[in-house]
Amino acid sequence: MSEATTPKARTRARILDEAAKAMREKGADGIGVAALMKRAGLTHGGFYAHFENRDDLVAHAVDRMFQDSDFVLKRHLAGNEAAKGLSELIDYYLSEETWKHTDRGCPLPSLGGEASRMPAAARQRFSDGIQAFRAALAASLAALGAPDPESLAASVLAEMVGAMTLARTLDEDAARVALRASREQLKRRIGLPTTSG
Amino acid sequence: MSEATTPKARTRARILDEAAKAMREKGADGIGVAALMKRAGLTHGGFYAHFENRDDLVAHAVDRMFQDSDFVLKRHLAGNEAAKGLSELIDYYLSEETWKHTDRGCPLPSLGGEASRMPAAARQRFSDGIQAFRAALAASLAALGAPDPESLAASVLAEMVGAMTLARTLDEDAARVALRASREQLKRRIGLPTTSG
DNA sequence: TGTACATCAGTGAACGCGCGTTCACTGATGTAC
DNA sequence: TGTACATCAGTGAACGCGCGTTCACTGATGTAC
Repeated sequence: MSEATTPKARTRARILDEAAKAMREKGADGIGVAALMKRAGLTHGGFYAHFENRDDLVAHAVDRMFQDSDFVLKRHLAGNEAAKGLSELIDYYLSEETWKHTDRGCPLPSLGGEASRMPAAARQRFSDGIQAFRAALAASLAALGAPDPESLAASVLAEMVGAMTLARTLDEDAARVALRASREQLKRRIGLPTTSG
Repeated sequence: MSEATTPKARTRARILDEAAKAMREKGADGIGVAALMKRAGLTHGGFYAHFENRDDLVAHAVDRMFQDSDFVLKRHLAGNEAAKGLSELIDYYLSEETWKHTDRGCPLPSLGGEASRMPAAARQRFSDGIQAFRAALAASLAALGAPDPESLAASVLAEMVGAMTLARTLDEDAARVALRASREQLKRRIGLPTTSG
């Protein structure tokens, strides 16, 4: 929840919160204007006092999702030693908790495949979000002294996103195995201790 | 194109071919019954002579996609020495050619995120497709003498799918960089020679 | 302090549209005799 | 071999429905005097 000043801005933030949750959970087309406004405690006509049209909403909802994601990213990476930060991020991003809560955090596992088909504004925000995520990983990997941190960061990000994407289409047992495999392989190739437990 | 015996089966195969192409390109909801039948050279009413309903079509179209994917997989892995097969598969799966042709081959980069929200039948087929892909990779990795081939296979598959998913939402230059990074990192960690060119 | 008025976030009925699905039909094909 | 008939893949009009969007309106709030 952002601390908005005016009542209108607070309403807009509420709509975006609900849109971000619903779209991560059900896809970008998974919730209509009427249902979204109902969730925010409003009627559908008021929607156009806050957004130009539905595409405009989607673009801003994607922003909202990456803000959530960035918050989590920084919570782990910043203020931690690089090795500890990366290890915690991997454990959290690929946890069973994250597997279950499809409506939270990083939009890439649920919406990454759709992103390339979205209107230009939304797509651009995905592109920016990916590059920022990759850059944050690269900085931590460089601090760790990893060789070729830029390339490694791209590879690590791809595996993180891919692993959660695949895990979410598997049943719970298979997902648990897949997530553990990627957590361990990621730590191993980054040179972090693998607490196999 | 499958070699169907009856004219009806040939028509059905044509509808599935078009559905598989369109859905990989535009998402599972990206083409309607009417537009699909038009692509197949028919009118929409005839659709229900071939499929129970739209969900039934989606499930069978997913099958079709994994058949295409499996064909490519086997083309590279079977009848090749393990190292050569894996190297070729990685180069092909993460090529700029594959990046461009969103309507072909493996459905995971374009539809992986949606899969978990699909009706049970389609979702199950994705789950089976993932496990088969992973098993094929594990067999090759085992033949290569890699330690813990099952876990490594899950990790490699995750990176392959994730890298193409992300690359498809980036612009062409950024995509080229990301794809090359994953091709190199994948070969390096599998222990294949990286022809850096 | 009290009244008159402007502002504008939010309401709810209505719209045009494209969707999945149904169904009476057509007309080519294969079999029966 | 030629005629009568059944089959059934495919046609195209029609349906109910939910979607995004519009718009005349309401009613609470803040300012002017």
